[in-house]
Amino acid sequence: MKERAERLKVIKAIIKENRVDSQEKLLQLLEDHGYSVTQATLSRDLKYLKVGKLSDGHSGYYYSIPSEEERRESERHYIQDFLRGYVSIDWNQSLVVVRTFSGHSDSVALAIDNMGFDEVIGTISGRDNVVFIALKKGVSGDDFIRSLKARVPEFEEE
Amino acid sequence: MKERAERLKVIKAIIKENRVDSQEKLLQLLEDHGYSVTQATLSRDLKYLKVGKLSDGHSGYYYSIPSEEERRESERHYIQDFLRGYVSIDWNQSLVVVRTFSGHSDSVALAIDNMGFDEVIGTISGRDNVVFIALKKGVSGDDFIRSLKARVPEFEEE
DNA sequence: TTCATTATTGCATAAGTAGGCAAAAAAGGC
DNA sequence: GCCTTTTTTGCCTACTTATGCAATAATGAA
Repeated sequence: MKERAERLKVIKAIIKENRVDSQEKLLQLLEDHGYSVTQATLSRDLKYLKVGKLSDGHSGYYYSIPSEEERRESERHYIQDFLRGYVSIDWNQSLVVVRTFSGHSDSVALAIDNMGFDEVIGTISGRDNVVFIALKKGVSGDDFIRSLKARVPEFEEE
Repeated sequence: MKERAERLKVIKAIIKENRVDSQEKLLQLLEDHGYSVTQATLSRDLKYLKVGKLSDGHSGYYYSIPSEEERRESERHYIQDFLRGYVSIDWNQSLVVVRTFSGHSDSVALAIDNMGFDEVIGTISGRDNVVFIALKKGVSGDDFIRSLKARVPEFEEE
């Protein structure tokens, strides 16, 4: 079914051209274009499209499609923070330990947080240039490393 | 009480430095900084700060302070759309009528919508290069024009 | 100071959004 | 085609955010 792909395009267009400030309103506009779905589906569509909700500067918010650059930007930013501080990495079944250059543990931990890995429960940065990354139950260190590599192409263990 | 002003600064800082993805979480971080308020207050603070909620590109959203430029940007954009199409303006007690250059009525109406004037209930763009702007009860055409001038410095009647 | 006006906040609740789960639809494999 | 696997969706509900209203605090005028 290519319905979804089509709908996503239409949603993009609608959001660019109209001031849409709720999924309810989007729902209506979509109806006008011949698409009939529920709010739950829209919620998923918007997430998929990475649509944000921004202030119009005057007591209101509206949905907004992020530009390609914006997306790369924020991702690159985190990746740089990570790479800038990274020294080595090791892990066991439930925990990943990253060693960093002196003074970089906070920024590395923050970068990991910001990258929003599904596999991660939380991070803490120690006093001694070490970051602990706690993994979600059922996720192994290997899983995380794999995911990290996917997101940070220039990353090499050790 | 300057508590609010202070708090707003702290909120800005927190949002810049942490991945905050809910007001609940912000509430906690604020407590750590010694501020104790309710979620309702945060909702208002965020609106006041024009904080947006953006996709991190990976199944998540986080709050984000808009840069000065971003705010100007979007505002300038609307203003340009308006000025580009604007020819003349007239009004009575409850309605403002804008004449536009040929083919610009849609974009002018949209610009007015996007600028989110509190005074406006709604707009419609006619076939013949005219935009009607319906005003909220209790708001006069004069009020609106005043507000418009405040927002669009280069705007001159007629 | 005292009173009136405006700004802030909490409370309660409405409005809006997201996610689990199961069903239905689509896509592949043979 | 037929069966298995993966996607997509709706329904229902939980979670998150916004707002009307009334109370309280701050500000300012006289």
